[in-house]
Amino acid sequence: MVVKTSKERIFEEAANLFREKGYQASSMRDLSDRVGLKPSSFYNHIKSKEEILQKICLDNAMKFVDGMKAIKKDSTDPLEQLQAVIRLHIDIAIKDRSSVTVFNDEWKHLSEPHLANFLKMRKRYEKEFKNIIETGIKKKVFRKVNPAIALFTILTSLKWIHYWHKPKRKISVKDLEKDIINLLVNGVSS
Amino acid sequence: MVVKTSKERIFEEAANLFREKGYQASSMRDLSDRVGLKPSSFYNHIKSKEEILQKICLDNAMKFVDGMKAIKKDSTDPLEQLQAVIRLHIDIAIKDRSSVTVFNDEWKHLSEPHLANFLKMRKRYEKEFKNIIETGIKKKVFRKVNPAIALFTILTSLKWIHYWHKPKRKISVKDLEKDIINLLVNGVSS
DNA sequence: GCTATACGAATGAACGTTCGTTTGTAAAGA
DNA sequence: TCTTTACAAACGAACGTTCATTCGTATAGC
Repeated sequence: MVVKTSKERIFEEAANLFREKGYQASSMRDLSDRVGLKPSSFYNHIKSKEEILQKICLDNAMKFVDGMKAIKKDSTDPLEQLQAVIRLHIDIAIKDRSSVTVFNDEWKHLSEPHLANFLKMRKRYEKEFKNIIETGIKKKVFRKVNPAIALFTILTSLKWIHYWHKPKRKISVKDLEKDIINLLVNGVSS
Repeated sequence: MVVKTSKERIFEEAANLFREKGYQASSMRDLSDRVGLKPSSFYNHIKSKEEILQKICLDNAMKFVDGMKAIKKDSTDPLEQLQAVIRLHIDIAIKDRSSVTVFNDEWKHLSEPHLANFLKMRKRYEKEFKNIIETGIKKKVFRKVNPAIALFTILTSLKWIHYWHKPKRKISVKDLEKDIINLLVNGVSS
């Protein structure tokens, strides 16, 4: 697929635009300038502005859900699973930084029932993540930490990568993953 | 000051509204419903909608800058300083969750020159934070981690508290701080 | 004690602008 | 020929803000 369709370019440029200005502050006329189509032409390809947001949010939710499913299938060791989840977040953030930003920050502008669906998926994902931590504690692979606190601290700690990472940075993705895993698993203390 | 002035109520309700819906999606008419004033009446007390955002962002930036200054004055031990910074973030997040959310998420809607000022303050704060980590590594209090990665991981990991913490939660602020510090300093691994 | 003056606070109406979207039409592609 | 795509024009709705005016109250002059 060397040539992108208009529809593909609408979604791609919308993700970039939403990341830079936020969903509400991005107008269809702004988007028009980037795609090279007049605003009225969008509606030959999409149903509404919010459809763009819905697709971006749902696509990314699926990436995380599918990733989690694969991780639970690949391994039963909590430490391995935790490391794999951290890698999952970093990989997604680097592969498509615009989409993941929109997914992180703009989901609140979804209307019902899409908002409720999104939150349900997120809650389910968090529960599976927490389960990894709880199992690790039970198996004494992890220390006795509060699972909810560990869940949110780790989950949230991975939200800066899309904003920080640029191809020109010297560090490779593999090294970045290694450093962050090391930090979250072992802490900063020597 | 048992009775709040109209101006105080505007800023307070605006912070709540901006937190729930975001700055751009919050209209002066929305705010009007909460404050109990007609939109036109606002302009006897404030200059513009953005002035509200500016004050919230600047006030919170000051809280962090002042907090950091006090920490560097109180102690020279990197571990103590790191712990104090983590407590600072948690305390601010719990004391005024609406303002800190707006500070975290809505600063991008500031216009120039306020945006540039805000980013300059944030960068300076990050530099002072990073300095704590670097000093800790030099003094062998911390392991040899990448300072930039540690900075952003720790800084970002503290951004979920305002959203999660509610007074009805069983856990006290002191215990919450202890748990998070323990997690970030020592990691999850046993 | 009464009136006149001043002024902050609140308001309804309206402003110009921007928003997402629809419509009608014409060209291009199958 | 029939469908897809692009566009200019226009739509009603919502936006932040302004304006002239009114209201309520506190002070000053007599």
